[in-house]
Amino acid sequence: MINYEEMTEEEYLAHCKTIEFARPCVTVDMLIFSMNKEQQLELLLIKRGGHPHKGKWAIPGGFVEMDESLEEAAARELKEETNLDGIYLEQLYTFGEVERDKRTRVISVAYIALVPAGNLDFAAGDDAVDACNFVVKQEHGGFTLYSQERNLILTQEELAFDHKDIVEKGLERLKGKVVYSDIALELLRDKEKFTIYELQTIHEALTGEAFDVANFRRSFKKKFMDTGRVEKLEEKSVDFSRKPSSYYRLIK
Amino acid sequence: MINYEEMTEEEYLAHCKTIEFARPCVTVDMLIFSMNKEQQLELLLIKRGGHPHKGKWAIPGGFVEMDESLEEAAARELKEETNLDGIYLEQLYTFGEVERDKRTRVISVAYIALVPAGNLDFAAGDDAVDACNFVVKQEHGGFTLYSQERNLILTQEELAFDHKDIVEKGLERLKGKVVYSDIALELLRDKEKFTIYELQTIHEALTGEAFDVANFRRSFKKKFMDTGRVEKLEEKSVDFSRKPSSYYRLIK
DNA sequence: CGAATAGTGTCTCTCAGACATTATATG
DNA sequence: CATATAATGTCTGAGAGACACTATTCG
Repeated sequence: MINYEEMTEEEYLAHCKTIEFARPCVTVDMLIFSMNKEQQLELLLIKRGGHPHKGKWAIPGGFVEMDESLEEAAARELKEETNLDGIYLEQLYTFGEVERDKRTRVISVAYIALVPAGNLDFAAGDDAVDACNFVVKQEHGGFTLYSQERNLILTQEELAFDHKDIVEKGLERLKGKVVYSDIALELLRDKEKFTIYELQTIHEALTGEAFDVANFRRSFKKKFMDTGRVEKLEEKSVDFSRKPSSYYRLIK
Repeated sequence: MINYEEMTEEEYLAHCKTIEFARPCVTVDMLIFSMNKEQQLELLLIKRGGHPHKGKWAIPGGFVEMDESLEEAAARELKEETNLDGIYLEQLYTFGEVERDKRTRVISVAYIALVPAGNLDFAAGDDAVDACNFVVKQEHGGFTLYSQERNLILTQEELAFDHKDIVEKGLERLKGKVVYSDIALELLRDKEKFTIYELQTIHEALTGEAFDVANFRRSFKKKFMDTGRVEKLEEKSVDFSRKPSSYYRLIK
């Protein structure tokens, strides 16, 4: 019998390497959100080319390599899928039901990525059979996804694996966090030059509710202007046939 | 070359079983919180009997088995450690830095358990070399742990592995969630018979701040009485030399 | 000027914080 | 009665929601 108590640390570490346990797979699954030109929230889905759930739409993801952290794996997957770096990433939740993947035991760490509007070019991704941004429509206790260009409507039940649960949890997180954090800023086209109304539309897209313009501006000024975190620019928008709006810039 | 595209699902699943990938270990680590008799927040730690970090204090945890979900693994670990069932459990965060465990790649899903006051008897646990409840003292951007009975003070840096980060994240979660959720109720000795002030002390222990009694009672009544979720009992406390306090009962 | 969007003023109601006060038990 | 804790009352200021109003551009 092996006596662990009397081993030195070196002996113990060497011993560990000789033992093999049954281990689950660990993956990262990515909720890649962005705003489209109509100021709607969109989610990137890929169409599965292989089994299981072949032909179904799913959120992109992949295995965590042995030499990368979870955060690094998420960043790598995002890069592979969208060719983007330096994007806001946030760990969401870890999904580990035994039967969530029929092939083998797969534990998936879900991440949220918030891509600034206009930066998403997922055609750059290499391994996706087919990929498409879907507009997220939030409704009473659920959501629907649809793509205008493909004339496609997906109910939440049609997603592969337990991805319905992941999307649901992600939307819940965004909804809750938008009020007390700065995540809405991450979805702006340009943090150095945006209008208050642009930010408002992001808040509205995330919460699924409409806000009063006056009240939104008031809270914006209290939160960002009074604290010196945002400054007003000289430049104004050059829209035709209406009053131009002021641009603001996030400092730091 | 194998053509995944033309396989049936059955063929593919069979094929999968023949492949072996390098896989990380997955564990659950448990933050087991409770309130002591002095109405202080406590955290259960075990003293490591084996390498690595032999002799250091750590939060309890263990491997996720192939046939149990993460939630089930957390419940099992809690049971092994404290012999308790039916305790409030909440997934906290997943820690996956490459070098967090020197032995091999270990990805740890951290859970929070909130044990009702007076129920904790960790001597019942079997696999712990040594276990002890430590009072959690929260301070400006950190915490300290101490055990009166053992005359032991632990700084956050003295914990094994990255458990300092886990505890930190757990305290943050409790602090944030206590204001808008009902988690404080989980730490009550008895949800069917408690005083408002007992609940207040839990809020104070979790946030590390003192509250005005009048204001706390007001918000308690608004949150629980006005909504019919808590009712006042006839029975009153039997303290001597002072006005007895009313008991309340959580409904459902 | 009208049309369209940007942006402000103001009223009300709710609620949190601070703190003074009353209530009810024991000895 | 004094003492100790339970429980309530009240004043204030900050802030959210509703909504009416003004400002600035183009044609």
